[in-house]
Amino acid sequence: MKKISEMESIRECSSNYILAVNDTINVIHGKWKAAIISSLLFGKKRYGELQKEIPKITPRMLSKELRDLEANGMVVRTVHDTIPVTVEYELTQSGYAFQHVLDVMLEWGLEHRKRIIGSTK
Amino acid sequence: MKKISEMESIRECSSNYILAVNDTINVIHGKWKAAIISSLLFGKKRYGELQKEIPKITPRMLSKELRDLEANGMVVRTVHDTIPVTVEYELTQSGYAFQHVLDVMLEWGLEHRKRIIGSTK
DNA sequence: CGGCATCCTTATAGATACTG
DNA sequence: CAGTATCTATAAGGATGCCG
Repeated sequence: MKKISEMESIRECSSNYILAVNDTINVIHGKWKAAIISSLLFGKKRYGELQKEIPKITPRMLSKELRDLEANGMVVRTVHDTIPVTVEYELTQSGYAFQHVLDVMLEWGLEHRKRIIGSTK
Repeated sequence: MKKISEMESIRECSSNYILAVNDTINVIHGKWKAAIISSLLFGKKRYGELQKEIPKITPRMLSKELRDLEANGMVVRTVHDTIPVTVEYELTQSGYAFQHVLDVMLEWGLEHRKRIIGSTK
């Protein structure tokens, strides 16, 4: 388990720890990116499919967020020159690996909610 | 392992999955919260200590973020009526449990950075 | 010591209409 | 189909000064 010792040594220098964690946070900052990534975890999708599957997202936000995710190496965009053109978005290896982060977030969120509810009743 | 099946059943209804993940994201949104939580993982701290340990945070942002974290059940604020007053901030159980989330974020961030560097050289 | 009040700038996001 | 363009509203964040 090399990763653990690597993490520990980084935590000793806590400013680097924060920088690395913020890298991850910045990749999914904003209101829509987690939803986009989650949708793409089920497989590659076209722009219009994403728009249908993500309630209330505007085309402006969808294309902006997709550009961000592409720039950060989370998704790849493929244009097929059919008529009319079709565009497919697919997660990169990092994008698929991000599922583990989302799962841990989900698990913590559920536990947290249980504790909050338990403490207020 | 009850948690896994619980997670799977939630992922089947993907909008709930997103809502729960966004709960977690909202708890640490912004520029400073991860740094504050990380600092408090080493033990309870006073306001002034946090300000010293978190480079460049202004008092306005520190107190705002601490209030947010307190409202979200992440930290508890304790006022000791010494003269002058001293105030201590400590993580709740959820706050300490959040270390696991941060560690997974760190691990993913390091792997992602390796892949990005590897793909550009 | 541990903040708050005020003012200001920038970032983020929504609505709507339009296009190659 | 897969987006842009434009405009507007709100939120986030910084600078500075003051207070119990």
